[in-house]
Amino acid sequence: MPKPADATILAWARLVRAHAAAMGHVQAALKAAGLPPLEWYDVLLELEREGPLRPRDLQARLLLAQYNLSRLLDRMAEAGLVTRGPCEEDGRGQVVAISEEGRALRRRAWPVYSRAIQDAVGAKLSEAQAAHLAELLGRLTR
Amino acid sequence: MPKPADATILAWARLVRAHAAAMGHVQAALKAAGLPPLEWYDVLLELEREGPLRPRDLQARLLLAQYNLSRLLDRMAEAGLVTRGPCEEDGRGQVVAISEEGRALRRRAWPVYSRAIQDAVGAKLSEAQAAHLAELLGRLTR
DNA sequence: TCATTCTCGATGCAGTTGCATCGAAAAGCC
DNA sequence: GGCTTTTCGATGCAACTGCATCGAGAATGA
Repeated sequence: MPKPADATILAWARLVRAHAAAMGHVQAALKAAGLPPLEWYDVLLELEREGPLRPRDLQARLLLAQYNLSRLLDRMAEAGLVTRGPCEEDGRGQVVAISEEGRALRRRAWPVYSRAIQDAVGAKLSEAQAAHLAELLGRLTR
Repeated sequence: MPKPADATILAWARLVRAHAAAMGHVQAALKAAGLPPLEWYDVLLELEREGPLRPRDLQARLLLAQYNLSRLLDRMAEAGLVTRGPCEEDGRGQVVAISEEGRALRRRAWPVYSRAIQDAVGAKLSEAQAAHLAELLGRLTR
């Protein structure tokens, strides 16, 4: 069935638009607070939750391109937010861990970030609507 | 109310993820067909629907940054897809119009694009769900 | 074991984006 | 009218991304 229904096309268009609007708001809020971009936060959160990880695992979890992540980790390591160590069971690989500064930055960023999410999403929907939206969006990655 | 509800945060996270997945699929499909990226299509469609427009109107409609659009139009003009003309009622401005090649490219791109939308969105949802999703997403930009 | 193939992460290079700012024209104000 | 402020679109420069490819190590398989 190659022809998408009108509702499908509308959903796509609004997905793009809603994402652009919400993401723009969030990134602007982070920048206004002197914080690094969202992907830095994502990396820090993932490392904090899951413990030290190898780049390829981060890559898979965060849907980042390999070369992109490689250089992102360069910048974050240079900023002292993560550390790279050798990988025991694979000589090619490495293990990336969050540093204490990394944890501190993530904690500092969360109020700004959560506030922006509230403005961009929470304020526009009832809680039930948000839950329903999450449910429908979840189907798109399954 | 600065604290977002859990449902809000989940909706945000899934919005980001669903967008990344769907957009990735669509852009990959366009590239695989030798077509230019999605924003080119958006510009062409907007110009086809609305007729010649000034850059700042395109900017507002497509949520593009000003400098970004300026250079995008450079590339598209160089590729012969749009033409820039002087603006009658504003000496600073210009009027951008789609060319015949531009129309042809848009027509050629649509089957690939719509197919990708169907794969990324339509195939994952019933029509009613798609309509509901569109409705909820629409609230985020209002 | 040794050769082939595959995976991991880095990197040179070209293209794109973001930021700040510019020049020109318009709009607002006295 | 003259002056200031605002808007429009372009652009220099630095940062980032995408692509192709590389080197090193691991896995496969005879």
